[in-house]
Amino acid sequence: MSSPEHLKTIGLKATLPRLRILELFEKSPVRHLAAEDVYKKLVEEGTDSGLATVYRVLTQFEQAGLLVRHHFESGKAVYELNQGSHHDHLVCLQCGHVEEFYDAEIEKRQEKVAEERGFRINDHSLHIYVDCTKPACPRKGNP
Amino acid sequence: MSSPEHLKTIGLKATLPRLRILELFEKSPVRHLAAEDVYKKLVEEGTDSGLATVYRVLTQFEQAGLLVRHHFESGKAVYELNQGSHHDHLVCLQCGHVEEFYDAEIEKRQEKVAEERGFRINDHSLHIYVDCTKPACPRKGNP
DNA sequence: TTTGATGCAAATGTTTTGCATTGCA
DNA sequence: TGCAATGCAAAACATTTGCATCAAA
Repeated sequence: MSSPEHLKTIGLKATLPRLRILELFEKSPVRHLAAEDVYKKLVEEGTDSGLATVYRVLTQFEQAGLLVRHHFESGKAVYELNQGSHHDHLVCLQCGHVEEFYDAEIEKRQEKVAEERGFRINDHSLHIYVDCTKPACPRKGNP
Repeated sequence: MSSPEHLKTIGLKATLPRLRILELFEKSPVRHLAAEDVYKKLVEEGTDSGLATVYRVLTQFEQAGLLVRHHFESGKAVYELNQGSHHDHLVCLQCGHVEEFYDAEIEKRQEKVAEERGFRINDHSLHIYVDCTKPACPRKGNP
């Protein structure tokens, strides 16, 4: 929920930009949004926020664990709502469509690789980049 | 080999900056270098090249398949010599040290994940981020 | 009221590009 | 010589920061 209380529990004032941004992630059919995307949507809906605020809020939300940040090949950071369950990403190189997946075996093997080398995993990112120039692409023709 | 012939076979003139950059990757004990790193090394060794040229050459080498580009969490792109064998990366969040690994099972499962969803893999990146605040870190105390 | 949050503009860091000059082939 | 490659400076992006103003508590 994007209630003011929720923000307060993580030590942040329930300001308009913060509420709107959280709401936006909760309602958007596209789970993965870049700062620019968020900014544009705020402008569209008339919430007059600055891009700097969007960046600051996204960073705070990530630190608070509300959002998760990813870096795909595009170069820009994208955020998605943190819904607890870890997953990796499959990204369309043509249209940017993102699908999530989880494979227990892959997770297990990563643990093993790190352990064998004497490291403890802090985090990981696995991105499978695919082509969507085929009928099955879920967002064919959509830039 | 970093011979002029090698460059010509990929359709590039054997210019000084190109030869030096290729040589640099072949001789460097640190396999993963960012554009800035390459530029600094060139300046150090007296080869007076511009940063723009370094970026152009790195891009060309990547397109020619001589180098492979990666984006770790640092935000900047790093390149490494393409020695044919695919591998993934384990990156120290503290010191930036990079280790390479290959796990056939992980590769296999990725294929499976993509196939199940009707995609053909174009590429993938798997980065395991670890902490090196422990005696076993191979580059402990090295920023 | 008081402190934290915002908006704007300027700064930063990385990468790209325009254009005149240089240098392989 | 001729066209590709270079160097420099400026532009283009994504992101961060300084600071005066504003608003939630």
